[in-house]
Amino acid sequence: MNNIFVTNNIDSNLELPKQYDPSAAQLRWSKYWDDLKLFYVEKNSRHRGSKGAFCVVIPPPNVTGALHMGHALNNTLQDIIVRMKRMQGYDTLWIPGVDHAGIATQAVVERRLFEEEKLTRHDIGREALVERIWNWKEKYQARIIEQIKGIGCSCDWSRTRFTLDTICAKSVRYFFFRLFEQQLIYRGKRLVNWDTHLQTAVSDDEIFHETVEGNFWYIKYPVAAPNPDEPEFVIVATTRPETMLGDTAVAIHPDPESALDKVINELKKRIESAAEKDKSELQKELDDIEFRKSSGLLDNLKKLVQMAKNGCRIKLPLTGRTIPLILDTWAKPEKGTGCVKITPAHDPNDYEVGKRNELPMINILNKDGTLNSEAGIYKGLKIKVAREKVVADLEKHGLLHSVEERVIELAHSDRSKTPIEPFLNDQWFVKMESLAQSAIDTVKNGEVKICPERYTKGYIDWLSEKRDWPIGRQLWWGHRIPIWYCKNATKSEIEKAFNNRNDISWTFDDENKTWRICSLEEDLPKDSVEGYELVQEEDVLDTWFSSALWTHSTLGWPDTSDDLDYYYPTGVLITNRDILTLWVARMVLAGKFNTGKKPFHEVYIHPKILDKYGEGMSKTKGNGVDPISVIAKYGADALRFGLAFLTTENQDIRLMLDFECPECNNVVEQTKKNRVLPKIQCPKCKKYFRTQWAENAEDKSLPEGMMINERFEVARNFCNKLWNAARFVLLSLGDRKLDSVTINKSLSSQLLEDRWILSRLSTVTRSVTQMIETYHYADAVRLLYDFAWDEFCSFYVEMVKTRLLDSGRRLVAESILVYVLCRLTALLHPFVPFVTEEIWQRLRVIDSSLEVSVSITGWAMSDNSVIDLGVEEQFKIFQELLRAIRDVRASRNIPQREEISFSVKCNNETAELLKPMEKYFLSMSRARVVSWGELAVPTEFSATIPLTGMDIYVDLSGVIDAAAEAAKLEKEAIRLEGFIKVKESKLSSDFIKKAPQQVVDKEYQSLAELKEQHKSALDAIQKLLKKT
RNA sequence: GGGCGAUUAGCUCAGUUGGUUAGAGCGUCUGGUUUACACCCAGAAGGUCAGCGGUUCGAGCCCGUUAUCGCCCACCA
Repeated sequence: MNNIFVTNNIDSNLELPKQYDPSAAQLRWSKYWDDLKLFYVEKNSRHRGSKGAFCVVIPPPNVTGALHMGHALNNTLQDIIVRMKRMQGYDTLWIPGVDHAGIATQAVVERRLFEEEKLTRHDIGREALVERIWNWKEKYQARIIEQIKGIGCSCDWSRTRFTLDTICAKSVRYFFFRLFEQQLIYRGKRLVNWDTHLQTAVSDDEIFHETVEGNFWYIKYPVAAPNPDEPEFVIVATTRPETMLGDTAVAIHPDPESALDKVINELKKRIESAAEKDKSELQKELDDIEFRKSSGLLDNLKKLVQMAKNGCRIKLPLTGRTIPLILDTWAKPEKGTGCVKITPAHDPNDYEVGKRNELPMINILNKDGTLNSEAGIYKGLKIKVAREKVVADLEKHGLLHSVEERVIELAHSDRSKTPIEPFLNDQWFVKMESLAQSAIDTVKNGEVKICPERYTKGYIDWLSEKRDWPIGRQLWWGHRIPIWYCKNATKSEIEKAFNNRNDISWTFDDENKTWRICSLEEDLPKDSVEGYELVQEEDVLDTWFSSALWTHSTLGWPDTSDDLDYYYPTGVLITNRDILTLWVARMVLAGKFNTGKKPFHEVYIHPKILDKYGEGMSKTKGNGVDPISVIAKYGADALRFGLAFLTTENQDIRLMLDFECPECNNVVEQTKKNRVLPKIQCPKCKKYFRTQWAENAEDKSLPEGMMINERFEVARNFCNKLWNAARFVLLSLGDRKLDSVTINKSLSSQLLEDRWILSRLSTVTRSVTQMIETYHYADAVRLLYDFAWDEFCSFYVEMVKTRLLDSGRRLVAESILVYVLCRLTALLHPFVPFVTEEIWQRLRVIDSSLEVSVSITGWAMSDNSVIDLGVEEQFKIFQELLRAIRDVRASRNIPQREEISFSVKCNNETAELLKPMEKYFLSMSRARVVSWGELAVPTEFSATIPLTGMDIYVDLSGVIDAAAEAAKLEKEAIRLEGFIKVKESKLSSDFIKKAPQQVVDKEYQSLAELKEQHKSALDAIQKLLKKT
């Protein structure tokens, strides 16, 4: 790249604006990077860097909609690592892409279809719906990529993948096939969470619970043939009375008395150890249960146990069916009536009971949420209607014992927001036993490291449950399950068709009397088995099934290639904590299973972006903020810098974003109400502005209200500061050029400020590198912020100003300025790529040996020989002194223009150190030194500042107010006395015996210094008082 | 019910293996157009580190406990 002549379009005569213009820089340098293909990695390139490979795969955003600030954070953090690694000399590849997000995307498109055309998916059919979703995907993929590019991410765009594209599809089929061959895939009847609105099963992870007002109905089930001394009814309680139509038993505990005793004992134990405030509640619970024991309830249950043993049957109301009374420990005598109705086809726990007791499973629901013929006269009714009717009918027959009002936690589908109905359905599963174990081991043995470490527990706990993975979805948008059914064929006929093929695998399904044929090919011809027709499975695969392969499918697995060899396993996966299990864990097990290798070395879990109310951002809440709107206001660099600034180890990021009225710049607070509106009226100027939700043409024509936030403002100001530091250097140099020889020679300058800034640069470089490598983003940013602003700008630049005016001395100063600015720019580049490139390109005009882009320049490695902690310490004293003098000037209202003079009483050693700094007091605070050292004395009218190891006397002839000075010192003396007291008592305690000698010595020294300062203050007061 | 995290200046947050007088930005106050920057410069004020108890010579940091908030998981006839 070095040898290619590249023009950066920087005209050296161009005027340098006082303010950095982010949008111009973003446009210019995005294009420049793209034109030079700086972030592209040639396919299967044989020319690899000496440092090796570093690859990152993007957590593919869902194509459901546009990205919000959470994605901005995620991508910023990845880009920081990626850019640093690239600069460090690794072959760095960042693979971008998007996820098809099966349920979510289909739901969005279906909803729109209905809203706009009043059509359902069944109206238009599978092919047409899928086509519409593809159109949606194209639109949002483009938008998402545009957003990621806008943030400045350095991805290899030529490798953009989509989880449903042909490359990923091939990986999916191979993964499925391998699992199938190893008999890790099975199909079974299974209770699923049925979304009656979307008519699909959703996983446990895709449901949420919401409290709703409900009822608790007590229903009387008549005993079929009661003996005279036996109860006539069994009473059961339920929140879903309509499910009684599918009941196949009533259960009671086989030994209710001991079960109650056990609960009582446990409760008693808990009361003993419980907190005071919880005790009364627990006691109430205990009383209630003990009452059950003493009341007739227990006796009744005991009778029922006996009846169950005698094979008693119960008449199911409204249907006339009889069902058994069974014994099962699932029934809890401490709860409800102690009897529980069993509906195996519609309740997870009842399902288990049903399996244990070999009960029939009666499904009463259709897929659309209406009742089926099993429900008898209730057939065709919606659940809600059926419930009302069942209750009314029970009441009519006198079988409704009582009704209680009650709030219940009802499961809802995350996607459709409608209630979930547990539903028995055919489903495909992956056996997790061995797969989960491999993923557990990979983390336990340290092969994959999760940072911060505390997330490891959640990962392992989740996998340890080893619950089989339901992988089928009753959807149209997704990878079609590569299974074909063939009924009635004989074994030999199947063998005849496929025996020679290793891309086909099959098993026989006894229950449905059909062959299941799994193929590696995308399509298996219908007539593959002579004389029979093959039918492909309708269902598609869970989205996570394809995203689990993301680290290797993006590199072309199962096809082998140099790229797969070289870039896999990837370096780090940077993601959100909510998908640590759903995605990360499955990537580990799939990676291991498919390639034998872990998918990545490290996982970094970053904080969550919250809004001002502490809530996570989501589309439904409408509190998601488009990063592009922040970029429009502050620039991409400010967005990135601001986000990185807030990325600390264990705190989520709260972003207080408000609107700014485009008409009058008034700040309009963002509230829960207005954040979802397409337009907002400014309360001050009464004019409307649009928000990101503007849809119709009228709203869209309004001016946009920008999102404003203090953190991004700080970040923008920093970028501007950096820009101006560069501007200063560039203006100082004018048309003059510097060559690398001159610059390198200057680095051995012995001037204190030069040694200091170079030493600090090295120290900072070392720390920043280490911080980024361990994902301590905020620490790195803060350090760079302070170094750039306080040390480079406020001190170094200010100090060299006088040298720059001296043509004899300016060359070294300029060289070091340019050098430090280059290195600083490089260090900041991963955080703020655009402004640093803007500066870099202008520096290239001065020093033509610089790389064509800062993004591929060498990472500034810390040179230990330059680090001089002695010099850094010396400089600290200088800074402390300068601050004290400036304080005197400010607090005594001495105008900046007026020169003051001062003396410093200190030991000769300190005086020697400070001597070379004399001129800087003059240039930086218009303060002239009269004398240094042990003999220094205050003038007749002096302010005295006692510091550690030195007293400063600032001559204030003419301005001094002796009484006021004395009062100031009095205050100081009291403050010092306080510290002295504390120290003295500390040094007369066990401290001196038990603390390490080093610490004790330090305390003694500190006490001595304080006493000296105190004495200085008292002396000065004496002198001042004489004058009044 | 189980787990994780938090509580530090008016606000938003840092605070390393326990060790001098707990830091920053914003806001507030004072003073400044000094040959990069008012998106700036110089300075100041402002804190019983949520409460209680413990360990220690010494606690913002370690342990226990209480309170409040957030997140995740599980369960509820």
